Amino acid sequence: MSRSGGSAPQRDTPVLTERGGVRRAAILEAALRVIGDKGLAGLSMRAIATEAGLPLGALGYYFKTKDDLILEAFELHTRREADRVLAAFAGVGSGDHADDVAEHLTAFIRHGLTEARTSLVAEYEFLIEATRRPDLARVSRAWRQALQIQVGHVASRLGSDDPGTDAEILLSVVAGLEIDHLSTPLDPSTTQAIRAALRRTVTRLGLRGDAERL
Amino acid sequence: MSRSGGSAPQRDTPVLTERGGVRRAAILEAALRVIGDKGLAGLSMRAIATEAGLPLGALGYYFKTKDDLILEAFELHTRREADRVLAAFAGVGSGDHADDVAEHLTAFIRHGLTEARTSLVAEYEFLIEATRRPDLARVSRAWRQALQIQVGHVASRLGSDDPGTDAEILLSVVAGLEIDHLSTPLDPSTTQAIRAALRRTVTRLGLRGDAERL
DNA sequence: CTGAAACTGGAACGAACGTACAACTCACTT
DNA sequence: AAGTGAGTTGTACGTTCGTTCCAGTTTCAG
Repeated sequence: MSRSGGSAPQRDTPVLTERGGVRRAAILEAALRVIGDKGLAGLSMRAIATEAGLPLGALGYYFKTKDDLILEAFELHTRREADRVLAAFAGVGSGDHADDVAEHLTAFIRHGLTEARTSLVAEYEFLIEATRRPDLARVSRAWRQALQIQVGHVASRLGSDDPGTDAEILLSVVAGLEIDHLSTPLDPSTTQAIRAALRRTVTRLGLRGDAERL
Repeated sequence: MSRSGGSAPQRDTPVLTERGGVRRAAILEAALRVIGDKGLAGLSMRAIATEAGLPLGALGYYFKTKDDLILEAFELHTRREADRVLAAFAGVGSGDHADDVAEHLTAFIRHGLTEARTSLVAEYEFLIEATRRPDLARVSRAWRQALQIQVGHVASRLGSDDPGTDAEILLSVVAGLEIDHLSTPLDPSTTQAIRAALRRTVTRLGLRGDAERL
């Protein structure tokens, strides 16, 4: 009734065509890349547009505000990352020894600190920003809760007598190792230190698939 | 020879009077506060000036650029925090049980998530930014190394047979717990979960002062 | 074919940004 | 009394920012 020209599809059903959906997705991907290597402080609508190879005006069409865009980018990231974590732990079988479990975790962190570094940096950018933005905090909480449940199941499968606490410990150790080694180039000795910490943690927690069940 | 007016004391000895030093320090404190509750993305010279109750021009006098100011603020923070960590662990005696050690760590995290929340958020802002800025990365690395050495000494005092690895684990767990609970208000059940994770970690690592020495 | 709706993209807006600057005050030496 | 230089501050510069706008094109159901 009111809107005349080609305004943005703000509320209700956006009704995107296929081409529209592709562009929208490209914008979110570009945003994640920019956040990963320039940070949220360096994130501008123009930088996103350039990264995506789109005119500035396109961003206003698909996203009402920059904050909306950031929220959706975070949601996209958590969806993707949840799948990745699930896949990583799917490889942890009940026949594994503690060292095998530690090796899986080491590989996971190694990947995050090298090939997926941009994505990992973006993740922590989001987590910090969630401190100030309730909408991001909701996403962050939901994600963290889902992670803990999943890891809890794995811990249980590995014979933990307190899966919830073990999940909390494992997630914290992994997050801490990531953070602490983000500003350092990942040399072999660092990888060894990470491996040692994970081995010791997993071993001392008694997480191995061949443990007798209760 | 060249400078005429009251330009900034950029290179060589700045020659600050007492009043000048006070103002400089006030600016750094204000910057830390702003970073803590608006983030580096929300940090502007004007915001710092307002927070410090000073005119905008004062900032240009004491700091050549915004990046210089950020670097100095980070250095100030690490100096302060190193002292705080040292003080926290000074309370861990060799007669303590594992639960006492865990309680010290719980109190440390609790303080960071409540009273010192602003400072903690600022800390992680710096750590993420250090990913992109070599000067911040140097400070971050030096700080992290000093922490690990200190915590290693404590672990050794508590009977660890691998103090380096135990220090890495402890620092990571603490960092991870902080990060994971930053976007959540700290309710009693959360505190309990943190305590449980720390108890289990410390106990399983066998960190207690009454252990026999080698 | 025709109209409506999705989509495009360049231009332009006011606001906020980092930084530079110059005139000023004040404490202190000579 | 004159001078020197640290300290002070309001102002203004050029740039970049998020957002809006609108004339235009494409797509597709009726």
